[in-house]
Amino acid sequence: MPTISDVARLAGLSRATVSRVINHHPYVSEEKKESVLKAMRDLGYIPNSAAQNLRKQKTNIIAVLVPRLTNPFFAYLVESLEEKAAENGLQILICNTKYDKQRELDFLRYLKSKQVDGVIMASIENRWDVIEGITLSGPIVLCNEYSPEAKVPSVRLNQYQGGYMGTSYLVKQGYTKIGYCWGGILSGLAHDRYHGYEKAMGEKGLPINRNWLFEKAFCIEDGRRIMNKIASMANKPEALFTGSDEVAAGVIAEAKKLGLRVPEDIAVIGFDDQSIAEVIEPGLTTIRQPIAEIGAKTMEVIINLLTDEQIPTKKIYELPLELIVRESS
Amino acid sequence: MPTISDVARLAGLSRATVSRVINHHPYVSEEKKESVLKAMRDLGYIPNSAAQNLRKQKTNIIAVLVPRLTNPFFAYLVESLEEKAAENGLQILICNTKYDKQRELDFLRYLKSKQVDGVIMASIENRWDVIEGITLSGPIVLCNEYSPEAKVPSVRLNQYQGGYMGTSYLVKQGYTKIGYCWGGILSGLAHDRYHGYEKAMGEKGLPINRNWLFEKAFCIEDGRRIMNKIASMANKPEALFTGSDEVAAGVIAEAKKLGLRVPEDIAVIGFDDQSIAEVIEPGLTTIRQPIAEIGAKTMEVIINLLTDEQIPTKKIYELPLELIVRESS
DNA sequence: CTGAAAGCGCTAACAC
DNA sequence: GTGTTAGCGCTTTCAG
Repeated sequence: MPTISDVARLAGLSRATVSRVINHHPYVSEEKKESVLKAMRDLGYIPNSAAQNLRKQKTNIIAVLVPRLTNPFFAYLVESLEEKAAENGLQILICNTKYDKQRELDFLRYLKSKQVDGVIMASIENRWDVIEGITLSGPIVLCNEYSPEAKVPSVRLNQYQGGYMGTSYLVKQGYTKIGYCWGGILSGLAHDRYHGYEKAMGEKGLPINRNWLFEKAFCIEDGRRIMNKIASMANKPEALFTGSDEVAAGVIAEAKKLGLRVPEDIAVIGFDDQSIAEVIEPGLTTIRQPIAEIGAKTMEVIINLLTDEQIPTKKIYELPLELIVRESS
Repeated sequence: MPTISDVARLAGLSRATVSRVINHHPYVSEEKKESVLKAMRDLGYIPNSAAQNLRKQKTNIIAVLVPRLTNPFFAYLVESLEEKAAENGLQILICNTKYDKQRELDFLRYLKSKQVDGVIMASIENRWDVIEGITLSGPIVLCNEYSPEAKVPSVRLNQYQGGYMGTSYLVKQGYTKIGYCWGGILSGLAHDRYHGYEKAMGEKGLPINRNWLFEKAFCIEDGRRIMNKIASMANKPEALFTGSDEVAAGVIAEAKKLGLRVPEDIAVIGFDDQSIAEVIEPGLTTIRQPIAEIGAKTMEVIINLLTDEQIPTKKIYELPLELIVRESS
């Protein structure tokens, strides 16, 4: 593996000049530039990035923390972040936290060990006070996440609006007995969304039945479980705000298995507008999240932080959600 | 940000000793080890990984090339690779090629620039001769991919068996007019699978109708397109080997929209056994790929290559597929 | 415009 | 057991 010295020797120039060519510096004569380029080509030289990183004290890599890559929402988010990053000469390092506090902390250490220049947290498991110290090592931006105490920028969706919009729609369709599913994590997101649900219910004087609040609702299997629970109830909800297309899909699949009709026996509304939503029968009414937009905005924010080297402050960028009406409610 | 020298100074010892503690070397007295550990804690010291990488000439990072992260197959594959990697103190760097030759080449350069120690290719876009030269910079292992000329290990599924098994099942169910969908890439995978289909058809003397061979079948939308094409044919296939659960889901969704019954009017068999397969109505008969197993095996192979520093040679590890029968055929 | 030289932070011989 | 020293490969002053 050739080094910069090999190139310099072959080109009959100093390492400094070669370095200038590599880094597209001005003030290198066209002629010498050519001979450096030729030497590089002849040797098949590629700069050693560890050496560059060490010297420049930066890596041009941004860590992206996600809870699960197999969740399509995050897969699409990552793709959009990656695209924006590439446009700006940055690379992303995907970190799958698996909803694990310790793993999250381990990944955040990448910032301290200078393995990455910044971190985008699309998932937040630890309390902010334990994360806070790491802020000193580089910019952190929250993406689609929320922590009331966090002192960093956060790009997010208006979950309150989402909860409100979805629930209002169910109310408008004439449903009054409306259940609600959520993940059961301490995230601020879930909170906001729930408040939206509460607001929409309260506005019409509809009661919230504690038995119709289902937690730990993440995946298809959870949806099935919830549907079975509902089927066994004497007093059943007529409609369900599931908070996730996958949960909704599970509810619908299980309802059909039980011989129930959707939306006649149980109306369902999802969240995300994943591809599953339009394939399932009946089509899933859901709330679309503008994934590409949130990714682009997040990357823009962190890049500004990186280039201006300003200290990140709390600042919230909020994007709107959109209701997609299909047949499930 | 404190450096190893700061730690050494605070502990009243040399940098070498601190380094020994960091790297868990033997021959450090318990007492000094303690004081180093204390100094590290007090300073909040974390070793700079660029410096470590440069010095050790390795990064403990493996690049994983996938064509699309939003394809659940690859999302799950990545998770299983990551898990195995973590168990062995390695990290993975996910590289989303988007089926793009140039991007693939760019990522392969990470090996030459020493940004990664090895590469797992779960996607291969370029011809082998253009990739070959990179082999010299570190181990490359193919995962679920295939290139006849490749001179490196490859862990894959028996696609021939998959094509054969799926088609035979359709034949056994009494279908004789069986169509076939594929992605249309030059990959050896697709070839093998097609040969399995051919074999199963040929065995029973069933003809292959060229009009029933559909290419560019990747996603739900493609499935819808194909179903519409079929609907417009005078001589229609009765069953379809789709090569992908997503394509199958699109076919089924569109068939229902057209008022057709599955499997009575058109039987469908998928590939992957993704979660969509059990949620869709009717349940999708499909071929399960042992994703966790293929990931684990691949990681094992590359780790061996990394530790033994042997020159990688062509060697094929083949894992079996499994037929999952549901209602769509 | 170009080169000499210092040093980023760390590890590994080698001495003691 | 521990310290001294010489780089890993690169960029960036500073001179000229």
